[in-house]
Amino acid sequence: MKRIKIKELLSTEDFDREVLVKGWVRTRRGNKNISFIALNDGSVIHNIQVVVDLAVFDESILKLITTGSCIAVSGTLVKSMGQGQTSEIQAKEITLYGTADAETYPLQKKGHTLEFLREIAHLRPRTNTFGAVLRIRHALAFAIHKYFNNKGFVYLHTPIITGSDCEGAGEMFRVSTLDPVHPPLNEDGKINYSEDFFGKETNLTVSGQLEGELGAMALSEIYTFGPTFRAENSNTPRHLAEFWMIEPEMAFYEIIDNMDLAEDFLKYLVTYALENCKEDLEFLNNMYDKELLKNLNFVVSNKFERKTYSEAIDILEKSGQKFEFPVKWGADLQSEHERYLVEKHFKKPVILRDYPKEIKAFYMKQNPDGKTVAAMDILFPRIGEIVGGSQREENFDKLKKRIEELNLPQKDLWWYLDTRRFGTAPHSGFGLGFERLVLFVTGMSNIRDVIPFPRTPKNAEF
RNA sequence: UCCUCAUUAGCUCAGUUGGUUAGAGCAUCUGGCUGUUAACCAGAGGGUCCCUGGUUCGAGUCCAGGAUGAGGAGCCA
Repeated sequence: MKRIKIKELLSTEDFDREVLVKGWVRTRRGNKNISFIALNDGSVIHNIQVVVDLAVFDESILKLITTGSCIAVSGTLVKSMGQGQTSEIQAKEITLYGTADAETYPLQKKGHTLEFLREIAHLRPRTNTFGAVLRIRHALAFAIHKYFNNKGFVYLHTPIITGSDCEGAGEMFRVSTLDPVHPPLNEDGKINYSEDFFGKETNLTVSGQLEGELGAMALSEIYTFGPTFRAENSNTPRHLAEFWMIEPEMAFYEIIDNMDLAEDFLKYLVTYALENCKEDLEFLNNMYDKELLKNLNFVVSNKFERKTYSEAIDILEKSGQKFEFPVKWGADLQSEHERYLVEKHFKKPVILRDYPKEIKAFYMKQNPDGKTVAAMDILFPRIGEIVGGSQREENFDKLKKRIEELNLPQKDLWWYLDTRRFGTAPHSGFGLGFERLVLFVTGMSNIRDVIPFPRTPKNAEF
């Protein structure tokens, strides 16, 4: 007999037939005549109830069917005789694949704190919460590919090991095969990277954008979706040392096209989750954030507010709010400023653009005013900055001048500058932090709970 | 990295002004119960009070240092 997933069994009314299910036991209860097993196989948040008649089964095997054990059950799918579920399986045969010692198995029937579950990240996918989060995470990843594929974007695999340290997005993790105790040294006592594996200093990528631009200047529209690494000592519920990022890059898109795409993209993804992860979202709504579904529906049905950085500064200055950090044109917006704009003033997602060039990256398109660049950030309630992007500077001379002003290592960027030298074009792109999206959609409050195995400072377990 | 808070049974927590043998709920184990719904009822076992040092007749409790975790800030996605 072929195994049927619990998701399929729970959605059928084709009763009184023989079925085979396999999964992990959530709880078992009953008396000496009858026993009820709640079985889950991860295909859906709900369990199927297996009914065991103790006149047919030996008590010794039943004793081994404890919370966490893995079994296969064949029996008859019937309309449930009890309240609380519509169908159940009358067991005829049970195979015990793996026991789980009740004394030492860490997961109980009762609720655990998220902090405790982080310590047992190898087992937490077996909980309702992480089952729901991981299914939603999968659905969003799938929807990202679907969205871009529908629009004719090409999925470009940018390198994970990078030789340029000018991506400008924070501290990097070094990649090296040199002897860490006695590395080869130059005459000046510094490490001689010419003897390293790649013959130069290399790191894990902090962004695929620069390579993404190379793809866009040939394929028109590309996107990347891969792991990203930041060696920042960030200890917050919104930061990971290893996270996944989506970076579309589009030739012939100007800043407003870029904003339109990002807004449409985010709404598509949230809509996809609402339509395809209904039961998981309902569970999270009930258990963690009673406003979750309301907030998700609000985001997809309202236009994002669009303002320039200067207008935002004006609003903040006139707000009469007391801020810990002063509001000043030219300074980057602080968390408290962003939160005020999104949560108090506009009460909806906000797209800000045209930031002072001093606080943004070298590659952003310089505006005619000489003071700002065509950058855009999307700010979400609770999450803060979920998207950061810009139109790129396509003018060779302006870009070169900016690189010189900022003292960036021009010789490492020769290939990047070549795109402006040969057949340059206006183009734009943005980056979306995948875990921040999952955080928003699931209503979870710590980013370590929306990735299976989080990497944070001092933690690379599992 | 900075600020704040926390760390007591497998889990979640209580523990009075420093005072005898450190408690509860759940989990586990044993027994009971004719269809249960985080089943229920009864009983039992279970402790390096995070670590190191100090103050004191006496420290889970006070002090110092450290570790780990959480929240806020910075950095950023």
